[in-house]
Amino acid sequence: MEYNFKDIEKKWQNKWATNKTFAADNSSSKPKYYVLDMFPYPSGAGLHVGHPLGYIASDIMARYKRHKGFNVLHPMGYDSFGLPAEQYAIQTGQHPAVTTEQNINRYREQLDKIGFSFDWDREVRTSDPSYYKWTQWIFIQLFNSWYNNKSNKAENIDTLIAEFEKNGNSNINAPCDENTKAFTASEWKSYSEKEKSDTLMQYRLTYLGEAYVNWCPALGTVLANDEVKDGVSERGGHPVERKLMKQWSMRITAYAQRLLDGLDTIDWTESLKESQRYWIGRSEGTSLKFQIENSDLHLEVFTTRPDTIYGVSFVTIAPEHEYVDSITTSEQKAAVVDYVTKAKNRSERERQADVTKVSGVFTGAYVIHPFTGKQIPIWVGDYVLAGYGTGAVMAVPGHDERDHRFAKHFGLPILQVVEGPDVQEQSYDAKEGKGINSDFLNGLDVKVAIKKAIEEIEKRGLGKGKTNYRLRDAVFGRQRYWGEPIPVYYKDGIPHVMPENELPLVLPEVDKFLPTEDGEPPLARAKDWKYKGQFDYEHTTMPGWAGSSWYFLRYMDANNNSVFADKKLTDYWQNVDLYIGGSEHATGHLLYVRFWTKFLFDRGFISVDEPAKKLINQGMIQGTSCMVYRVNGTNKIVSAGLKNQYENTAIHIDVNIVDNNNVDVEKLKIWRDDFANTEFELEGGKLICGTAVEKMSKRWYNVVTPDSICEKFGADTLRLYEMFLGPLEQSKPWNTNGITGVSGFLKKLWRLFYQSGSFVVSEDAPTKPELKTLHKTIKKITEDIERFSFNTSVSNFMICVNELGDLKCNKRAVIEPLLVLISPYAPHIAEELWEQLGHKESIAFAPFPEFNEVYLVEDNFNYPISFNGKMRFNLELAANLSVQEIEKLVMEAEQTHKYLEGKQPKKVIIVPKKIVNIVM
RNA sequence: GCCUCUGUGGUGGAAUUGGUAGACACGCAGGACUUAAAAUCCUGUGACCUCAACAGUCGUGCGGGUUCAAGUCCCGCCGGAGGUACCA
Repeated sequence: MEYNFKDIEKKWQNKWATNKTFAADNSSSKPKYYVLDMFPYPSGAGLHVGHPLGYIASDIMARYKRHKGFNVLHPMGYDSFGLPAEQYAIQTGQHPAVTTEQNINRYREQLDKIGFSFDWDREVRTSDPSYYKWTQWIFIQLFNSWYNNKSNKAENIDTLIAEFEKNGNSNINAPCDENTKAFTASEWKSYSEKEKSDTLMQYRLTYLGEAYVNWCPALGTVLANDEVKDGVSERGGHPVERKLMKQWSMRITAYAQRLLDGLDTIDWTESLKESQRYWIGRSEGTSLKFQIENSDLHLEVFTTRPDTIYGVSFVTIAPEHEYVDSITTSEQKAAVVDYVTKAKNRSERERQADVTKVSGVFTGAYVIHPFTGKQIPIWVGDYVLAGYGTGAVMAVPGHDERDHRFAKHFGLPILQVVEGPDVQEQSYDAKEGKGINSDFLNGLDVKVAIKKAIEEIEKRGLGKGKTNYRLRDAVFGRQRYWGEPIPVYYKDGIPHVMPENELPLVLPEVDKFLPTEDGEPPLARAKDWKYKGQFDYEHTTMPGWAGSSWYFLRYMDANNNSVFADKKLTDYWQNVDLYIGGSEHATGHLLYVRFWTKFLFDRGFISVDEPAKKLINQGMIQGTSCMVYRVNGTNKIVSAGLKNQYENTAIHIDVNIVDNNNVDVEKLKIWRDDFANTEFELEGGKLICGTAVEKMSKRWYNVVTPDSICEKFGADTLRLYEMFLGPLEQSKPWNTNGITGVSGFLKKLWRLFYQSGSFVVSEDAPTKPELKTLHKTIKKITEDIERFSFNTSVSNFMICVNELGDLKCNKRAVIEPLLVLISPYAPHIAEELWEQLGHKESIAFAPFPEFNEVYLVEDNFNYPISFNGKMRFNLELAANLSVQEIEKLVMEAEQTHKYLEGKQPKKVIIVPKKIVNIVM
């Protein structure tokens, strides 16, 4: 029987499924290991070769850890709520549940073919009512919680109500809306139900609040900050506006500091941590009040550079600032109204596109400088953002680039208050130098001056030292159909969450997936909503990231109907040991899942406060697009080598009809009708195409599916080849140039002891060279896996099999450990050969082989020990020596080494005692 | 602009703490088997000098530095990828 991957792979995939080989044990004496992949959104396009990259890596780890004696949890599921299915439903009328189901089946089929060791009994689907029941349940817990800054954790809202009844809100130190009013216990008691609800709403961790949101008219929904890129929606690229709306939001800002601190406790890539740090955007500074001239009002600003207070020559407020109307003088009224209208109509995209273009208008009003008493003009400018800090800045053109641009443009004075280069032409922003022209701050270094300034500001009651975060609360409502219904109803205009025992609130049927005529979301069309006719109900649904913010917990107890996951099981499985997924989720999913985990931890539902100990971002696999060249104005296509002779247009063609840049012309004619009558100009009888590296996408016809590779070379080859392509974390274009090497390797492995028609295995004891090859390989593979260097392990397998082939080694004592080593990478062939060697049990749980310590084998050394800063041993020579003799040689080597005359060696390596016992 | 990563043969990429650079694979060239092809196997393959071998010289983006020794560490440039931005 020659190596027939098709039969073998089918056989073992069936066996694994029937025997539930990879079902994780919920109570085991073995140590646990949890390997998780980011679950996919089941799109209509199916998997391409880029998707399995991370899954293969995690599967190798899962299988490796099983060999190492761990109880491994390695689940998979689907993030099955989302926009594309709904857009498709709008176009075709097909229910999203139906297309989602179809897509999931297709994904499952593709995943099964690759031979992953998932525990499918634990599959989750975020769109399944038995799953989103608990997503809704967590929403309710968040609603019923507030963040206590004194205990520094989330607590039940009852503790807040108790405090209100006792002391009002005077002692409460919680993140809440800026304009929360102070009240006493008796005032609280006198509040109406509505007033109480409104007040509590300002503290709840999920709340209904008015906020500027990213409104996308084309999608008819709001989007979170991380769903907007460059002023357009991430999905679909539609323009986004800012709009003030009443929305359900998550008070993630309460966790800003803990999300920041937690980063130091987890093993994630530095770049990803940096992204999150930047997104959270902590900045320390001070608030500062300016008295408005001839008015009772104070204008409050936030600054990180209070040391430059004497350099303030104007103050700028955002066009949306609440004071704009009230402070503008009648002479300036027309100009200001005109400017503010224009600024508001400017889309976010325009506003972000040309940041260097300066615009603004003088309000006619002034503030009084708190230290000099001078008159300072107030301007309106759209470079000041309404949503950050106080929406007003003190402008120091000498030491802030943006203020400088503004001052230059409008001819406002530029003052220098920090020693350094002249600031008339260019601002000096560095936080270095000594204060000048600054009264009590003169001569002080910037860092000292900042502290001194804050002290003085606080002493005079002008403001307070303050930490600001860039992070905003996350808008949680979406005006869409295909998402988790928010379990809220309204009684007399007061929002109530549903009782927990009535969950899930099932997504109701609608007649159309479009908004209603009066602009209400699709859920307003619900025919059979739970409380229809009894109460008003919430029409928005949860965003895409809701279901994925806690799914790692559900896998621990996926079929539990009475709780989101049994506490005993979450205590056992703790959190994810290894999480693999794309870096595009850095500021979305990976921030939200940390937030929910910390919340559930605070409320005592779980006992860990980070979802994943270690996280690896697999690189993207780009596509290699192919194109042919049509001569302009004709129906003629020319080969790539001839295209420069003509004016031509490149046309993308399907990569699957191209082999090694040779286009199959017959297939091309069939592929697109309009090529049927095309004239082709070939070179050397071939039509050569051009190539380009682009994102793998239907649009460029460069999608390669794992199925086609499995069909042609087998799943084991696909797995090995994807690893062989390069380091896991690096992005790289897909090409099949080297795949024959990997495929050839598996054939060689097969032939190692399948010779001339039968399996022949020798029971003889291995020779020294055979053992040397084996142990070297065990050592290298172990180290490769431990440091996630899967590409080099493939090379090391090849070296090993080549060497054993040269030695004509077919000895059981060598082949068995080798099969265990290879089994995580190429499980099907390993299982088959394992069975051929007479084993009845799956190889999956065979112990991983241990290696004898091999300390640098150097074949071409003719001295037992050499010293070149490090020790090098010729083991064959050294093995015959006693420890004493070796130590003597080491001393000699150190003393006689030519580089060490008169110097101490930098490093002394202790000779391992084990060395004399080495076999080889 | 800022942050993170990265730069090694014709190509993908090895080189774990500084210690024989280019493992392994692809490609290419030559050979064996074959009527032929496929498959398989063998040999060679960084550059320069040389008929060739031996030997030698140069070589990890560029310029410096530390070190007995630098792809690896330090300083300064240049290029590429990704992320991010009027955040005061």
